[in-house]
Amino acid sequence: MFPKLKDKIDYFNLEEEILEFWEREKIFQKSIDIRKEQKIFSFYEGPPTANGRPGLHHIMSRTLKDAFCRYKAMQGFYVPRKGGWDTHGLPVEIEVEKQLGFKHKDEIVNYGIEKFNSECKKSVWTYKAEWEEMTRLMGYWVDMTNPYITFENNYIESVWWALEQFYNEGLIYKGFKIQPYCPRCETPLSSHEISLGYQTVSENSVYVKFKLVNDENTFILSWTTTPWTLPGNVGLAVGNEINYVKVKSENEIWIIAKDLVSILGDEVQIISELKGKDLIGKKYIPLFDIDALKSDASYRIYDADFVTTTDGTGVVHTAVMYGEDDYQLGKRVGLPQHHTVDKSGNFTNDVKDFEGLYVKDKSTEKKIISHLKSNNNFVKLLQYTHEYPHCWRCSFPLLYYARNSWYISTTKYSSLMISNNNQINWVPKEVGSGRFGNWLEENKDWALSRDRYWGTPLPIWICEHCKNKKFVGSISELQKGENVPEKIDLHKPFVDQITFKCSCGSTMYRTPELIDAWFDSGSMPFAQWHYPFENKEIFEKTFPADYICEGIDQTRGWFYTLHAIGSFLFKKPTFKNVLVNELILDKNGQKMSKSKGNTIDPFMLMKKYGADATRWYLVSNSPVWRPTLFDENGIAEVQRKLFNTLMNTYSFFVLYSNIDGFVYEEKSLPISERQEIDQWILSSLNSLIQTVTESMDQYDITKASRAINNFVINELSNWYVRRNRRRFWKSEKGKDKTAAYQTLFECLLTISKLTAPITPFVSDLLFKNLTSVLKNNNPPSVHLSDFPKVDKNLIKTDLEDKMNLAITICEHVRSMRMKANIKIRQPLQKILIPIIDENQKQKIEKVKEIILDEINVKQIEFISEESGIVKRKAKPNFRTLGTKYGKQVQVVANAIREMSSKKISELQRNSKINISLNSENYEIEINDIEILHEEIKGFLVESDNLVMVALDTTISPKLLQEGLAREFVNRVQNLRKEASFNVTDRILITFKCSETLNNALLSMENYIKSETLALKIDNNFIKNDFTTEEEIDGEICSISIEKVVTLPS
RNA sequence: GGGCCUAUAGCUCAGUUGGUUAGAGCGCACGCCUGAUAAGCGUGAGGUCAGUAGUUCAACUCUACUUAGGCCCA
Repeated sequence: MFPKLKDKIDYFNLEEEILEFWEREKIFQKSIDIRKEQKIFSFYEGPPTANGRPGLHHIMSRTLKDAFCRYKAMQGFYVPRKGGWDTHGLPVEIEVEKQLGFKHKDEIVNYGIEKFNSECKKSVWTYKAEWEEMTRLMGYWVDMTNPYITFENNYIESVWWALEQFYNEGLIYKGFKIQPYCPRCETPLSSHEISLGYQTVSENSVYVKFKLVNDENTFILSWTTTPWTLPGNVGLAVGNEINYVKVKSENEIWIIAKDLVSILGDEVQIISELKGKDLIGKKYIPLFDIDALKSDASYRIYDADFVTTTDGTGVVHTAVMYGEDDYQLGKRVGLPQHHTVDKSGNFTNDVKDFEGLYVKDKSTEKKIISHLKSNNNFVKLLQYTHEYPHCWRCSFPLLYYARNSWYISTTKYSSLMISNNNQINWVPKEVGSGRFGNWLEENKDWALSRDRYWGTPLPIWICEHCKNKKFVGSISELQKGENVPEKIDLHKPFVDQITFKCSCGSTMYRTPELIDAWFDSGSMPFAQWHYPFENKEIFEKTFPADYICEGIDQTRGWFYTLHAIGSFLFKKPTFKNVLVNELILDKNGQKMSKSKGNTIDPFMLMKKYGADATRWYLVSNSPVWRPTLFDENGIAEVQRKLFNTLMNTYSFFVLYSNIDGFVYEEKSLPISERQEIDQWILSSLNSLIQTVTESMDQYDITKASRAINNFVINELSNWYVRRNRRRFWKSEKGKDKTAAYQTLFECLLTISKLTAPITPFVSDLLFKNLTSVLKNNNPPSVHLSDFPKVDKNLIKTDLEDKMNLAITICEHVRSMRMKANIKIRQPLQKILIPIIDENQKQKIEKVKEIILDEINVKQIEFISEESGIVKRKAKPNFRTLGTKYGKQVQVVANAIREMSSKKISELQRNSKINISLNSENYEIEINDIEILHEEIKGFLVESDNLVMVALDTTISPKLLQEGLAREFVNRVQNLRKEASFNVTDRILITFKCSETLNNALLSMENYIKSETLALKIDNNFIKNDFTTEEEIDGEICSISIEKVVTLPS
């Protein structure tokens, strides 16, 4: 017996049971072990940080990771899946600082770095339990028992090894560069970190006027969006060839770019024009009196090619230490390089009256403006909205700030990265060529160092005396130092206690910086195996990855660091296929964020609908590389339509196979010996296998899932099962019934396997239930079975054509019944179909029974052109005519449209015909036209490109009686259902009604009896518990039924 | 300012190498079917396929530009 399903399935509980089964039977482990000897499919897990809560977008990328790993495993690959945790970096430190109530970095030092770092180490696991719970509930198979952890010594040692390779090639250098810098975290940010934190902000921009020294009462106008850089101003830049004007404003003369004069309003009056080069070298009076910035070069006008007239005034204010362009200009002309802002973002004591003020404070800004006003340097304020980089964790606005930093010179090998990138299969491909490709084209050196505490230390020791450097690339090398503690921990402050003797006799100390945590995660291909210190063979076997998958935000994060590190160390792409998934937006297309309060709790979804429905929805709703507009109703719909339909199809199968004792113990019947409709559904099933396999191979899971959805709902349930119900419950046991059972069983079992990668729970339930009665050795779980392979011999397009024709004909008839207001229960005598050719007739003959039964009509009458009641028409086939006749196509097409019925027949007979038009001769072949029927005289018709159907709507007294009988049967069946009788129970029927109906029912007695499993029907109505009063054809009819208790024979 | 993506029914999405009636689901109205179905089917309302120009015998489809939105970067 096949297990029955509950009437109402609680998917969350069901999934819980399956999870317990998987865990008890170690199915995940087995799914890997049984394929251990097979070819490897290498997958890299991008490590999440467990000090943030998992969200819906994690379900998305993890579903995709899981689905393709399961798919490849079922195809026979060995797919190990090692989990990992990203544990270093600022987010962790910030979280701990918050807990400890720290506002400033100094407090960490006072607290003690050792204590602080041990807090960090704990904090890393804050949401570990939630992550593990989510991973488990959603059915993501990844090995969490033995994950790689980026803070472990082994991991760090591998990272050091990697850094040493860069160092030995001379690719690590210390530079002085303008960097986006977070004054709160007191650290520069790498370019991929900046890309995580752009925000649109509206700020005050300031128009400032600088008084020229040698020109009477003349000012030059400049503009800045960062008023805090004004005290640091040491120069102005103009474009040599840009046109400027002098304008009169009250008593003063102002200089501004000609194109931008409109910002001053209509009041101003242009006095004269000049070129930028006329201004070069002029001196102006400083805005602030700052001794350290004074020099011969300071406070002059220079030319620069970065000056534009798109906004501002065409005059760029230059503060050497706070902008890339500024710095380059300053270096070129020898402006003083001196900070007016300290590392915490406060003004230094160089700026009198401003010392210690945080530069981005509104009050500081006000003070700057009032300083400008009182010195007559102020012109006006303008609200300016732009994208400005913010610290991706603490949200502080970044400052562009000149700093010392360690770099990796990635630009030295960017062409290698570009050529490696061309070997990667990006899905979708435009991310690889566009977003990622451009990034590589414009590659900048990687700012590697961080001035923080919790992270991988940069293992460079520098001599305090001769500045000689020593790179430590391993623990064993480290142990050669002095003050080496017994138990080594490769973190601050322990590594900082270790020193080395320099050849000059002095002591070498470690440079204090840490490295970017992105370097950690980008090192996972080898560091997860402690390569090259251990596991050489495992690493080599798993590198490069066949498949990785993350959100698009990782393009310049993990995707880049994997690629940059892998390309350099191993000269190969780090991954072969990468599936990029887009954001999940809310219903209204808004980004989900905590501040907007429109985030969705993934646990809530899984509890409400189950993980399977959520997974299916996410992958099928829209292509995963396009932003998904998330709508919870969509998940409910998946459950209601796809899952319920599939489960009901299974329940239907079980209901009857258990009655008949079908357990698939007999031999599988040859497909060719089964009914046409069985062959059709198996053909369709194999087409489905092909589509799913091809789509999955292209990482197009959306296409795959939609194809399955269509098959299950439309083809399997709505057509195959609906059309074949009678074969299951009406017919005697025998070959045909067995064919029906086998066919449906095969479909269901295949579906369980096709859906296994996407919906691992429901598919396993289906698989286990279906295989539970089989005698042969089936694996205990669908995930240990093999993915279906297409049998192309079973795909028969002519069969699919035939079925389409049948479906189309039925649609036409239903439509006509609707128009004529005749219910389907009312049998009708015939439909008429004018045939185009013998082939079409043959096709319809094959599916005739299906059609007649579906639309409740007794016969099909084929009519030929000779009958004289059909009018035919030819329709041009542009696909063939267009290529043949080009420009003449319209002329020929018109001629075809005007062809007479006789001409069409001639063409059919000879398969070609000549038409002459405008003294040109055209040959028309049979393929150049489609034959359509225009009307059938005296009948209601429906038609389309495939076929035309006419319906005979005459209802004879006999047909009417049959119709009434069917109505009656319907009422009895409803009553049976209400009474909860078993489908096999025999019954007795009594009724009372008008004479016409009475006569009809008695004349149809045998039919009614066989349809309702009644042993007896009579009109001596007896009221009982199962009585109903029904209206049939406008008359009242009382019906009672009664179960016949089977006596032991 | 640059790069990439998107624009098809009220909503969410399909639409093959260009081919002459642009589809589905949801929602709405009416009807039907049901001996598996909390489902399904039919009919109806709802489309200048964002706009303009071009290539072509033929453009939702190809090209260019424009507009709007999204993401990323300056």
